[in-house]
Amino acid sequence: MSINLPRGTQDILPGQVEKWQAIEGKAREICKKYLYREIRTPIFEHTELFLRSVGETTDIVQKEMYTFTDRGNRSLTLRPEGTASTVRSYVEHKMFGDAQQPVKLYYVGPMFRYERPQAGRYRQFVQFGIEALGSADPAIDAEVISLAMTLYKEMGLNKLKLVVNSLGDKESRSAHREALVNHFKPRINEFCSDCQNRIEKNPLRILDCKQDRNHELMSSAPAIIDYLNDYSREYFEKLQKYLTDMDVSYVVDPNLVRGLDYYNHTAFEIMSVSEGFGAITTLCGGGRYNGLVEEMGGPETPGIGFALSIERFIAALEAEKVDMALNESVDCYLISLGDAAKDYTVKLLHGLRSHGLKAERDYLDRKLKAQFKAAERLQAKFVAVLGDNELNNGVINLKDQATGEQREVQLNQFIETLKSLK
RNA sequence: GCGGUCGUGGCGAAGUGGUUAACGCAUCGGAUUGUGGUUCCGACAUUCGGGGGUUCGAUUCCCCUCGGUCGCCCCA
Repeated sequence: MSINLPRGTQDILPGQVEKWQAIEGKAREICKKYLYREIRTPIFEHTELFLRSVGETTDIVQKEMYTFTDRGNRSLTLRPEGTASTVRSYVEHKMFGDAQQPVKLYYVGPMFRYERPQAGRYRQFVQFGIEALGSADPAIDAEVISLAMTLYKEMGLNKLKLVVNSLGDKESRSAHREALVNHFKPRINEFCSDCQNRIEKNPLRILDCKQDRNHELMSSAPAIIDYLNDYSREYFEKLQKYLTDMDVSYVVDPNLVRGLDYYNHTAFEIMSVSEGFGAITTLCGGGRYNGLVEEMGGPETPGIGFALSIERFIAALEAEKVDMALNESVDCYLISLGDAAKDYTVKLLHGLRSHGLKAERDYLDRKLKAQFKAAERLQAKFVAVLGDNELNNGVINLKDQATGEQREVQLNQFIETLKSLK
């Protein structure tokens, strides 16, 4: 039995990889404009890093980490997300002391989570993410959100929904949580088993439950907005004003929760509302994580960022049938007849390529007819036929594939002629 | 971790308890000597994910296993 790829992973083959390159290229281009600079961190880290930043009680830590012990008996983990590593690096290299503040970073790379694969979910997936560290101005929250929206829009996506919420600071958050528990706990046995689990882990999620949505306790449940202190409320209002000023449309969803422990204040999610998209519609998730830098041993530093998956990005592009116009056509295909001519195409082909032309020839010793078929398959604009006769006369037959017109060109003028026609 | 569904040549896809496993696409060769995209002819799975069982006999029936896919939890 042959070996196949591990569950939840995928090979990205030619034909598909161009889409990845287009998205990553656009992401880099936009980051350049917004002055975010790339950071590359290791693909694995000490397990402790994720335990402390992501949170011990989260699903990621409890059941999704790829953890292993190395030969030095260290516990290491393939990174399940990018923020922890970025913040670790920020602290380790004392970027809080950099001249340029805030520190604005981006990353692109594979992340790993041990989950059952399904549409839009993989065990190895690629995230593009940004982090802005050192500013607690809601304007930077707005910038981070708008960068993600700009990337999607510039790639051609339109059916998007931006959802924002404020989780408040640590105090408002835990006060709200307590209120939720008090609200639901006495009658939690009337709820589904998932909700009975949620009451302990993340009571906010009960509000999102599909099964219990009509329960009478739902509408009377305490809302986070009523638990925000003045600072948190004003911060959230300012963010909304800035989004409006930038013509970024959004909806406030008081039930929006982020899965990781480190989030506070701004939380947001960008979803695809394209019909026929899979069950998982979240394309991008992000939020503010004031306090995380301190947690990692740095000075008190505010931060905000997002992460988006390239896999889901491509799925959204495909759902909206965005034509990515991947041009693969070839300038010239060299066809040869006879051994001497075939030998000569080695030199000729090299010459074409040295002059910047996209060119190809046959390597399978195929018949004339098959060589023409190959040329067509490659969408060659021109086909040049070189037989031993032409070679002896110092000429070559140049055929325009679109018109079918054919002409004889002096061999020593061939490349120049082709360049002028191209 | 739980559930639905599927697993036949490079791809798509029929099929049946029994001597040669349809068909389409793609590929390769040919239809008078060196010109493609149309047409015609020919070639192309000792084999039906893997293992075990039932049977005179299984690709087709049963069990296990692996994998794809979709959904739940949760998330990007």
